[in-house]
Amino acid sequence: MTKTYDPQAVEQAARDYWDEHRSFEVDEEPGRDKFYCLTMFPYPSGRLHMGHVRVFTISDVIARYQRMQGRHVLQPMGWDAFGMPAENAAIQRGVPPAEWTYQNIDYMRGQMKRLGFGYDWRREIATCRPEYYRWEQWLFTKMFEKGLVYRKSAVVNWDPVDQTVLANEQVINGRGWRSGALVERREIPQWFMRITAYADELLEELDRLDGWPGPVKIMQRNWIGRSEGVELTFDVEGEAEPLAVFTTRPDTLMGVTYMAVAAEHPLAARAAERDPGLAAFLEECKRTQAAEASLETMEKKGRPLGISAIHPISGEKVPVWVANFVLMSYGTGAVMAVPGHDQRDFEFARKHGLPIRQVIAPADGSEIDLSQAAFVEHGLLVNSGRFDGLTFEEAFDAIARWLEENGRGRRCVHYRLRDWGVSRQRYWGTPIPIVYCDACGAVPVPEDQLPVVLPEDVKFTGVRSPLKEMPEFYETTCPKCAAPAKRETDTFDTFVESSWYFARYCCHDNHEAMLDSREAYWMPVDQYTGGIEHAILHLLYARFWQKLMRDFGLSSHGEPFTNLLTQGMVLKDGAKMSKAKGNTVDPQDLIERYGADTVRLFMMFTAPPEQALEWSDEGVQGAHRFLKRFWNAVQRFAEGEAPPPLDVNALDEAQKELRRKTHRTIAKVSDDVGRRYTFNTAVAAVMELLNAVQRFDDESPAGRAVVREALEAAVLLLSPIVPHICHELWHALGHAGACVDERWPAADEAAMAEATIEIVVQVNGKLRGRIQVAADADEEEISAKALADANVRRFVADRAVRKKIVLPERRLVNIVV
RNA sequence: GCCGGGAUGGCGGAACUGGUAGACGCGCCGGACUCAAAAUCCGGUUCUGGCAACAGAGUGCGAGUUCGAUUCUCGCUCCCGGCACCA
Repeated sequence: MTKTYDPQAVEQAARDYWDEHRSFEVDEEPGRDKFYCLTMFPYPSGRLHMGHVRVFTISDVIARYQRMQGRHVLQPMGWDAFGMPAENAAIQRGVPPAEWTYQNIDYMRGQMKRLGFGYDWRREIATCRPEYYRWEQWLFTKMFEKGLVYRKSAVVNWDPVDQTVLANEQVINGRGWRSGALVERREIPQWFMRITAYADELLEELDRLDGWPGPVKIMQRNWIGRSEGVELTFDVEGEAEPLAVFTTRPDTLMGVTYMAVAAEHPLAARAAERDPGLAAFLEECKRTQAAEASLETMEKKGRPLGISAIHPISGEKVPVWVANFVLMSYGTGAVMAVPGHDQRDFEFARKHGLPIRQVIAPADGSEIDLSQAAFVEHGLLVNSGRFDGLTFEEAFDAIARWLEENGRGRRCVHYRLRDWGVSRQRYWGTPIPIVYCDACGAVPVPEDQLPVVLPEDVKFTGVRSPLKEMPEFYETTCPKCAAPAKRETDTFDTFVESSWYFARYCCHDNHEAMLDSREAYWMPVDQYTGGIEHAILHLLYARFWQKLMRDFGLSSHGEPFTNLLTQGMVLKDGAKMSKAKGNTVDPQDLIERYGADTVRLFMMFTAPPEQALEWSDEGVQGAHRFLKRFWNAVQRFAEGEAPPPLDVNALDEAQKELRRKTHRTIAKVSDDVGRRYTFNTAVAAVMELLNAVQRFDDESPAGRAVVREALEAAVLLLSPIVPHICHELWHALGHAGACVDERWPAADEAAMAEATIEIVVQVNGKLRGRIQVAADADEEEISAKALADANVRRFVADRAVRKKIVLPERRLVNIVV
């Protein structure tokens, strides 16, 4: 009687073996080809969800495949442990954030172990531990000394009822999610990291990141948004300070018919002092969310300030307006408006009856109609006095030179990228290591007083951070003058922790330094896998911190991730599966019912990794059914007599055919797993091989030897995806060693060769017949045989053959009549 | 609004470099086994017509390039991700 497949027992045994043999614990072995395989670490939200299972499985498959290639593989795991959900749990249920987080970590770690991921658990990191975050506090103080961090005011969402700052996510239709109050934009002082100092390097190095997906690089490039232009000033009547603007289109300067400033611009504030209607408008502008998407999609509104600016070249007076779509945080907070050649300026001008002037004409001499839309392309200058007739480049140069010579402007480069605001007015995060002293100002906490430890035993009395009500935390003395002083009670953006954890895994137990020589061995990460939703922010901040660590002499690497795989979302009912949306499927039920291998196989088989995966409960059973068939096929074979060694020179046609299938499968799966990362087609190929084995009915010694080769290949090829069952089946096939320590099989070219090939014959591009020819047949022979096919003859009939396309390597003939 | 991605049978998907559309799996239909059911095994399954051979149509919509387009170009529609305080 064949042993039935019992996934719980099989998986327990495999796990016990790996634990006992410390199969995934690795130390540095200089000279060995290392492979650092990493997954974006999870937020400990409570339980694993399907998105986690998907990304961890993808990474584990790659790690196990690389191990079978003979590489020294490091795969660590940890916890992005700070964040808002822990505070929400504290507010709702009274459980302290630290306790909630540590409980979640314990539970999720157990789930991960149950799924059989090959992690070196000795290196586990939780970012909420002082021994982790002390080093980012330390680097922040070093950055302070170098002027790479600074404090300035910036806009936040303010809930006037709860008296607290809200995340964009917590603003629903312009109202606070708990209070329901209309949210206001408010400016508060915050700490910034000078990422713009690295803008050019972050941009240029994208070109050398060959292992990154093209779309991610394009998104980062657009996010950084380097643009060359001119910064120039317009004098303003009755104002001492001129109004500065930036433009990438100085060639359109003579077409300026008005100016627009942001609602927060000082010029607007001064004008509002004289104009109560305007003051009310500025108030109205404040009552919107700080998110850029909401600013960009809201109705474009504006009001005249009642003052004029003086055009620097023509001396003409142009009105100054305030407009809700001008961003104070981008550029100078003011723009020159050229409605003839900018679509947004055009629409604003039409709405408010402002003049539209053409100063650019198409280079091909065609007419344009400025009553319908702006003409935004480059062209030749018109109505621009001495600049008439110049091209874009000539005009850019001439006007920039005029402005520079007359002290009215200069050429410069602007970035869309803004410095990184890292202050959060929340409790559950890394304390920002700053002390405020009345005499000395903002003073960084000295190294010997680090870490600034976040108190973990706290009570939430409301939505505000408990730190703000804890004098025992914030009351301190100035590190410089010893006078009474106050600690910063804001914490870091949690993106700070995730910007360097990958380096810390290499040396997590070093309490004397942030990084050490082990970082040099393992970094950079060879394969980084994570959600596409991190394409910009996390991946850009991590690249920035790697460069910081390099410039502070902590690392010799400038880029953290050599190859990047961005896996698609796991969707349910068309929406991203997330705890926030409450549409998660708990993997735990499936693991308990079918085992980890079924869940892993299902995730890998259902969609290629980069595509979104729409969840469906169906199909899991299919994966389980396949594993049962796989198990039974190997067990039944193992019950029979052991075949003799394979003699490849003494096989009949059917045996050769199965061998051909075996080696073609090895070749395909090697390419799918090793190069293409299309695990779904790799699984399909092994399924085909097993279907061929089941159809193969040959109990002769040679037949059984060919079957053994096919089954051994199937076990090895599937072992990265379903490692537990393969661990057991490898033993069943008579091997004493463990499958995890085996090498990846090699395809035998000779076994793949075939004597005849099938060629499809088209007439006028439509398939009309199939012919069998010798593998080495020449074009003439193929062509003659194609024309001889009965159905092909029917379609060619008596019509003249105009062209014959014969492509033996593509196995195709096309006859054009 | 801006940036990036996607759309193929009843469903998930395959077709890698412009060359056989629908591999593999799910579901469904039929059969075997069974007193019966479940499980398992075998066969069929894009649509339309035809007993069949075969023919016609077909990859979100509309054009174009080509002997040949799911694949390339242009113009749309809808969906997904990101937009700097969700992680």
